Amino acid sequence: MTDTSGAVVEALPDTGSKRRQIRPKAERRQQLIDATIRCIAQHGLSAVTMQMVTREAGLSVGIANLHFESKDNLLKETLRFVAEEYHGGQIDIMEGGDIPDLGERLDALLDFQLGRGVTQRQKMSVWFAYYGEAGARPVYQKIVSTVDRLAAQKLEALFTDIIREGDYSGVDARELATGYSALIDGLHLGLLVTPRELSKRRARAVARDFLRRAFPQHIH
Amino acid sequence: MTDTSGAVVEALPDTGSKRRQIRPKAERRQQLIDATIRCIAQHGLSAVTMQMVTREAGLSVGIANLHFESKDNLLKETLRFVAEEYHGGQIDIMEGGDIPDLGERLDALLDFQLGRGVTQRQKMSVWFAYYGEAGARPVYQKIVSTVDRLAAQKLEALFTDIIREGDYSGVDARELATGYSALIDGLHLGLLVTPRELSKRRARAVARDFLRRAFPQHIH
DNA sequence: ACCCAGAATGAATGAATGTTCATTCTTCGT
DNA sequence: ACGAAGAATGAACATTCATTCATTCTGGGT
Repeated sequence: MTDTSGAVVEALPDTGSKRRQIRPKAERRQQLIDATIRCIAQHGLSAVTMQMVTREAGLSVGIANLHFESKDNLLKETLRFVAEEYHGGQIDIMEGGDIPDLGERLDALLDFQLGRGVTQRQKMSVWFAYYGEAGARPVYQKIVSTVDRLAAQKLEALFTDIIREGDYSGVDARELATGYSALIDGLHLGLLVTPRELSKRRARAVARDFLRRAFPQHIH
Repeated sequence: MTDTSGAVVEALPDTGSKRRQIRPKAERRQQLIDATIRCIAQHGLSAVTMQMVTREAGLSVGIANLHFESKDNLLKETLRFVAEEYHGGQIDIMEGGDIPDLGERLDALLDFQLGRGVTQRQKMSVWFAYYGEAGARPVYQKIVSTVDRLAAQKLEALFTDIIREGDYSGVDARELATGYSALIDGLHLGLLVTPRELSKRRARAVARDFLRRAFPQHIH
């Protein structure tokens, strides 16, 4: 970090630091995955090239094949990272020992799903870029399915608890969980494709409305 | 159609008819668009090539640039076709002078959105393939936004009528319409990416549940 | 029966991309 | 201070793809 090479005047801390640096494998992998995410968001999955990614990461082209075997693999690992980050975050909240009140836990979940971190255009773009290819690529389906199934189970469990606590009748936790997940996905899509028609604020209001109609005592 | 050239024994009606045929421009365009849809569904948008599309259409490579100027344009026109087909079908139903009962009209809409025609994997794949690129390609955003906005208005109008007829209180038509659209989009996504977890039957049940909770008198 | 406008073809072209690997450079243990 | 292990580089290569266009072919009009 302390670049005291003092040979040339280096005003820019990030760009053009020509000095070759050796870093551990894990760090380089993450660096490349992050660059891939930015590239997909900016140029679209089908336009991403290895040269583009490595340049974005400030590295040479050869390094991608050193740490990942191929472009295919880099893309696969990037999807895995995004999927685990998103679903992992959800699961942490839903298991949430740190938020005992169930209504508050629902709120926290909604905040996470439609809050700043997730609805950044970058992440959404990546998410749907892969969805778009999932129909033709079983590998992508598998990666998403795996993490998705676990999150769905946790959500169903949370809803079951809420239904029991609120003594709601005529409500099926599983069906409601499926609906809520689909709603959130659809809102993400709307935020990505038609941001003019759907603001983040309105998306949150819509999702909150769905929950309020199902669990009126828990969402005020 | 009546191929009485009788030179060779032509058992196959579709494949390998080597005889060059001249057809009007509009017909060739549609033929190419249909082939493009099949290719995107089977191989994914990023893997589609001109050779692939023209071979699927049973035509030569040069013809794509004769009727469309470029690959970009072919893809753009394909999206326009799919978007107009989907949203046009919806709008026809929602305007629906042929179905006077509002509850039945809702049912018809749901049938169309999650019925056989739309949820064919082919169409869904194409749909989301473009959504995936929309973040990076304003042209796609524009095409989808245009038809989407009109459909959203019609849906809001339908909901407004239903709210008035059923005298439902505390329900905002616009918010509900946004939610319903997002829910349908999300269910399509689920059907495409995790067909194992979400059957078509269950998707319909979930959507119907959403409507029933909002308009109990209209959906039984 | 003949002709020609223009529809259709597909080999050729040039640009772009993924992958390789011989070489250079950094770091760390001794 | 030194040397070796291996991280990093980027020019070179083979492949693939979109696009072009000279040529061939078709069908309707005369």
